[in-house]
Amino acid sequence: MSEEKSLNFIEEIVETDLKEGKYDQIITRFPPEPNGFLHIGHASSICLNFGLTEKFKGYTNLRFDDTNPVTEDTAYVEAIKKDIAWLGFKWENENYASDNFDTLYGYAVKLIEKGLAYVDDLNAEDMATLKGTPTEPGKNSPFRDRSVEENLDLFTRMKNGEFPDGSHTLRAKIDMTHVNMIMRDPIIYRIKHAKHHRTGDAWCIYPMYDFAHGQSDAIEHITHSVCTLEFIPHRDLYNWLIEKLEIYPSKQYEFARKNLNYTVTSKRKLLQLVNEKFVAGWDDPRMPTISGLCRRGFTPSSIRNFCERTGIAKRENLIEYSLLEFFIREDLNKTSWRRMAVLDPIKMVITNYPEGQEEMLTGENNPEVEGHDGERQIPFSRELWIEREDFMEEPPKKFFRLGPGLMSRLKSAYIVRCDDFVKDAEGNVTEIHCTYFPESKSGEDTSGLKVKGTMHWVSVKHAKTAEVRLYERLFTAEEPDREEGDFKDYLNPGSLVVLKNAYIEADLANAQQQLADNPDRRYQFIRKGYFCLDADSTAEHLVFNRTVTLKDTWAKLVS
RNA sequence: UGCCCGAUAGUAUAAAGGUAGUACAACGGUUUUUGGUACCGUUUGUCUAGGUUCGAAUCCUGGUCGGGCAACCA
Repeated sequence: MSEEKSLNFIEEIVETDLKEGKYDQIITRFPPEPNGFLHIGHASSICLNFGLTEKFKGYTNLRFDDTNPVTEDTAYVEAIKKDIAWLGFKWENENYASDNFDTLYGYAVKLIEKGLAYVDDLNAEDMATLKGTPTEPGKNSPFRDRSVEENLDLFTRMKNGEFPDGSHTLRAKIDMTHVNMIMRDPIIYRIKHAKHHRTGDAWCIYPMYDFAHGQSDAIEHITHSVCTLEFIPHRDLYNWLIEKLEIYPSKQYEFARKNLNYTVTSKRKLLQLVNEKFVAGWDDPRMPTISGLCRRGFTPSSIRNFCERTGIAKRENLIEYSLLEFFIREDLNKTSWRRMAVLDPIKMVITNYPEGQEEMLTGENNPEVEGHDGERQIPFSRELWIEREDFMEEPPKKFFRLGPGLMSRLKSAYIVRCDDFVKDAEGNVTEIHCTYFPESKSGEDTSGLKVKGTMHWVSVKHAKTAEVRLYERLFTAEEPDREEGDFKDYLNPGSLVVLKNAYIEADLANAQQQLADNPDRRYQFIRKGYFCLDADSTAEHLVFNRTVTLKDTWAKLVS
């Protein structure tokens, strides 16, 4: 089992570092800000960071980058922890940037004492003006050359709450003409009279990302600090601060975030969809969030496989949703129980099957595995529900289902021939009449009949009603946030279709118990797709979510 | 008109100067009591122009295209 798998560029760096003896073990971290739910893009980062320390020697910390109290919340902390655990990863330590506020404050004082930071009284607008542009150098602030004593005094008073929000900032004293705008005296502390989700009212000044992230990395002795491409310009500052503060030299590496087509992965935009009620919540099954994918019926391994397969690189990308679908189908094909459900019903009457007669038929749970994962009993009778699309009044040549004179097999039951059909006043077909062949019973077929089609069905008398929710892509554009106008203009109005009266086979009435017995229980509604029981279900009212359809070459053929 | 990052089939990702490969998608076929699955096969690619070299996707130079950089966000 020694399959030679090529390493991605970050794994190569780690392998080289280890080989050269730079570290005894590596330490990575996953650093979410608790201001939203994790999405599929984060899954990639999680798999990378935890995967690195699984593959090589070391461990991974979970660290919440909670330096902006106005957007952060403990509820997000809990959701994030749940999602990472669900994906199957274990963090070594649960840390918070806010745990380091005292240390960080000390670092700031140290910088001031070295003459490398100053308190600025400029407002945001004036500061932006003096900052220059990517092509023009900036100009020094008139407050840039205050004495160490004055800076220390002012910074202390900032901390003590003597000033209102926005009146003062602490800036690193670097170079206002630097080509990298991040290095033009970046703000490292700002005043925010806001309650923090962990430190409460203890502070009214908070460090900026650049003065918290790298420092927290250093405190935790992170060896490889992996982030996304947009932080490349920040690396200069990251390294400058390590040097001036004389702290542990963590190294930052950047990779390209993963983008999925027909969706958005920006916490800001996802929050908008939630707040403005375009979706039912962060865990709406249409959301690309981990919790949304979970509720939709995706498995942790399908997501991990997806992340593994799409890899890590530095180029911009837009991954096709069909790849995610492939991995969930691959997984569920091997594990899901086969059941029958009729989503858009029409009645079939088997005219030569005695009225009042019933029989129990046997169906395997999963033909893909040895022993078929057991079996269940399926009641059969004279009247059945079948899928409306499985009957055509004037079928084309290659139609293998039912139409006048056509024969088809009812899955796990008998072969039937369509003899007649009934129409209502408007010309809609309301009932299909068939005859069945008693000697064609599944498993003991002696009829000698050969049919190309097999259909699913549910006995009218024994059918249970359920709600079935069908999901399609959330957006109609491949990259909604790059289109003209607002990304919400491209929401797919058909992303959720609710079928209130689908008919499910009798055994599915036990779905709640089956889920309690096995939290991974999923179903394949034969010929219709993979489904899972939704949390909205009650004993009287079952709700199923469609995770993904089956591949359908017939549908492709007719379209 | 600055600096930084990038460019390999439709998509994503390998090939560390030596046969351009893998997966998905697409297409065709075999099997099938799911028009599913499985299996077999086919199509499609190194942005461009030079240079170095016996040999370049890979190294060098110029260009083109795409992305990023001026939040008291992370």
